[in-house]
Amino acid sequence: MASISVNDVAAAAGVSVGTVSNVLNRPEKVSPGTVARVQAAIADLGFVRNDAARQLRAGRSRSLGLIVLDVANPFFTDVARGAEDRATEEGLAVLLGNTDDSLAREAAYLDLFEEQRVHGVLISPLGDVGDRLTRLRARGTPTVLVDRQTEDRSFSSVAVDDVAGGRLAAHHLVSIGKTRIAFVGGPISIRQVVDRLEGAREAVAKHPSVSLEVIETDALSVLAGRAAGELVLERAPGDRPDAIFAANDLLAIGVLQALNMRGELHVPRDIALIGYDDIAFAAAAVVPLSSIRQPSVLIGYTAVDLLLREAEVGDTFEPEHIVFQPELVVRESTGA
Amino acid sequence: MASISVNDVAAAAGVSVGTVSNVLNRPEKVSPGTVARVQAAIADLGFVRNDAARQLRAGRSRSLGLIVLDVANPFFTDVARGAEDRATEEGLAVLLGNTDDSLAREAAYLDLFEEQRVHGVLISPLGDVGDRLTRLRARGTPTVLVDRQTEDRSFSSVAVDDVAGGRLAAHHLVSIGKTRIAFVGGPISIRQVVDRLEGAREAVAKHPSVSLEVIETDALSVLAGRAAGELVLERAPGDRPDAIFAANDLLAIGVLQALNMRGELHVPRDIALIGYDDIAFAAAAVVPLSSIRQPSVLIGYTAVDLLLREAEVGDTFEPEHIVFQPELVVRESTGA
DNA sequence: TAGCCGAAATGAAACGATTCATTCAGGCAT
DNA sequence: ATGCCTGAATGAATCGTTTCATTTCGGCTA
Repeated sequence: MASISVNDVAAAAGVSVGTVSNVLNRPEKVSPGTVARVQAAIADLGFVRNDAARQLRAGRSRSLGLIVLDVANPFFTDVARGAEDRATEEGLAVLLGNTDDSLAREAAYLDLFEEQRVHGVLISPLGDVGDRLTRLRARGTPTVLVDRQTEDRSFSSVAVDDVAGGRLAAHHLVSIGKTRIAFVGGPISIRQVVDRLEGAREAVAKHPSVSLEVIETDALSVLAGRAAGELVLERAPGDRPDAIFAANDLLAIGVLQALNMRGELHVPRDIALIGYDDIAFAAAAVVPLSSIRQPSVLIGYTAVDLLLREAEVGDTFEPEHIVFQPELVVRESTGA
Repeated sequence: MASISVNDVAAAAGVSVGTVSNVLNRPEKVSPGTVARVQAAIADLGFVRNDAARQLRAGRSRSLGLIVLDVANPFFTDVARGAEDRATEEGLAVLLGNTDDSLAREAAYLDLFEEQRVHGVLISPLGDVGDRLTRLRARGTPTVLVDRQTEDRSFSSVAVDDVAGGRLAAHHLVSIGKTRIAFVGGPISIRQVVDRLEGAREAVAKHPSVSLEVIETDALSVLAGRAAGELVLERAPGDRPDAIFAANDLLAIGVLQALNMRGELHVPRDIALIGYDDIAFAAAAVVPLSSIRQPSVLIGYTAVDLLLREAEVGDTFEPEHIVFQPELVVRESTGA
């Protein structure tokens, strides 16, 4: 029960606590014989470093926080994996926080991470977190925005050009002859949604004969997509769109499930469908899903990389903004 | 830069550090006026508790570790979500560790969690972790096995009866008239895989005319499934199985992708296919996937619940073993 | 007015690892 | 034999919070 401390190890090995610490952290500074003796004592007593004490002294922890909008979205688990890969290389652990579109949870996680004095924070922000992030930075905790840029550009970011992605998607739908496009996505408070819509608008604007309507959803989930799909189904056939651009693949899969439910509609003939993110399951959907691919793992990896660089240079850092380009992936749902 | 401590707050509010701590933790013990003064100082200085110091004093941290086999598997993100839900109710955070079928990573995460003095550990074990878990328990850190029971039953666990699930799946395939069943899964060092196969064997044993072969994979991923599917495709038509039971849905989706690639095979007519886990994407697959459903979110929730109970009673605890029953979900891939 | 009580506030000790200025011992040159 | 140098080891101070035995003080009773 009573925890074994460096003191116990020192006593057992017949050395001072300072030496034990040196064996732990700078073994080359200690004579080989002593190292062996101390290590034997450590193994003997089953000593395990208390990270809290170490952190207290060091002033910061050895983990970094990642706050995402939705862990159930494979896009974010891919980002998380990339982040974990880079973090592990540096001996850091990743704390994963899930906001689930809740401002309260986002704030709670940021507070938690601040109390933990994490090494850095990666966040795909939902609300306005400028104040909290500024405070974190003042404390010396670097922050990188994931999948989004802030307006003031004072924080580093790794993002994908969502406007370009929206443009790609809508342009593709137009190019296969669709004229009544519906954009399914929401809530519109989420930046990614707004940008993708904006891109679609730009692409459609070039073609006067093509219309674009917006069907807003309250989340970016399969369930919300199904609800949107049902809404479309309820309409008179002539009133339905002939193409749907969903703000992400989860929504698209939901829409697809709803459209297929009655069996009277054919995708892509009656309604073409394109999603966003190109998650692994998109290719395996009922009707393999066209999508806009983002380099998700790379995004996570790069974000941590930026974070580490920022932590290294300290005060003198210049925010960096890395923007990846999205890519169109055509499959059956738009008639590949 | 210099971090604000309780000392600074105390000085600013004209009280002692003890009082500041009381305001933070037991405001009812402090007179209203003082509480207000201290809180004003806290807000003023932007003081944020240092969790490391708090933990050091408390002896344990306020987070708990969850080690899963694969975060990219929606089954585990569901478990994680359930765990997070219960943990949040208790003001605890969840540290998510991903082993990715690597023994080294599993060990590394356990070490990390031990150094962090986490409140408890949930683990879906890969290798033999008995020693490490025993040590953790000796230190007073409760452990709950997720989705698996140990042989010695000395650790609490929350699991689903995988043998029953395997039986369900195989029995279903037999009942729709299939006679040459292939089990796709691996590595066979993973308990869940072994159990599901065992269940299938039991079900098949009752029908002398039905054969069961095993196609071992090196992972439980979409990619591994695709490889297995290609293996089947390469065979002469008469030599192929007429039904495939995949050890999880990711594998099943991979198999499905491979089988559909050439377009010469029809699922379920030529080959029926059933997966395991019933992840959200199973219903949306090219051919909607039959599967064995597990109460994933509930598993995570219950596991944390068990953990908390164990932490409360301390030394006198009795390991509990909760076993949920799986459920057959029939869809088109087995001819619904 | 002395004595007592309880609520409120105090502040030193403790948690455990790390750091760094200091001490120690042995070897080498003078 | 003396002084100097270097590599090795020491141990007190430190990080920031919490705890708890002790002190303070205003009010109340006898």
